[in-house]
Amino acid sequence: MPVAASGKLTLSEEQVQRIAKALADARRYEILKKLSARKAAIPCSEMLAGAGISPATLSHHMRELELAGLVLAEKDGKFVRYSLQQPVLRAYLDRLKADLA
Amino acid sequence: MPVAASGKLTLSEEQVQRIAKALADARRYEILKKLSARKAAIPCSEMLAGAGISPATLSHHMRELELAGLVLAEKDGKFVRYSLQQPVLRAYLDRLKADLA
DNA sequence: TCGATAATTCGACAACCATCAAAAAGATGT
DNA sequence: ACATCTTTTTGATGGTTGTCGAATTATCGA
Repeated sequence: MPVAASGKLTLSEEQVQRIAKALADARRYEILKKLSARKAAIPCSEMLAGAGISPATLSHHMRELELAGLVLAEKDGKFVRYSLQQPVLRAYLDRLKADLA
Repeated sequence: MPVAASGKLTLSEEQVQRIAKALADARRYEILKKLSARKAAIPCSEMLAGAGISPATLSHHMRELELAGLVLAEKDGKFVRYSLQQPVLRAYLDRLKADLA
């Protein structure tokens, strides 16, 4: 239940942990960087190219990122396009700052 | 090679990953929150009280946090007191923001 | 020096996780 | 219907890691 456009969204304790774990893997971090660097949503097939991992592994990582709420999956015909959920990321940064800084 | 008092410190890729992993464990996150909430350095013995883990496990976690650079260990007689390294944490937050936001 | 307290190290174990190949599922075009 | 392309699922495997008990090191007070 994210609030409309105004308020920050609040992350559950569980989601904070999911996000932290999602960020703790180098491959997922690279995936997120790629998604962040580009405005448009990227299909799996493109992220697979040059990533050096199997489709199965990529699918696994995308699932983790989606469970963490960090990416949004949109089906488009054959493809599944992923986009970064910046509000969730920002909420996580705010949470870290509030809890630890 | 952290810069003196002015500039932000730059984290190596390896340290970023260490920090992310350190934050990805619920117990370590709680430890950091406790250290953040208090100004003074806290000895292991105090963190052990009510934490529900063995001394060995706590020692392991503190080692991980220290390797990540998130805490500083100071020996004081019998005790080892830990304090949060806020600059490192801030550098991590800045890094996340720069890479992903 | 002895006993008690604080913390680390060691060895072992269970749970978790990243990874892949192979098979399956879903979608498109012919 | 068929062949092709994209993604997911399944099953298995090797590596990592959180956890503890027991032993060890270090420090203090009596």
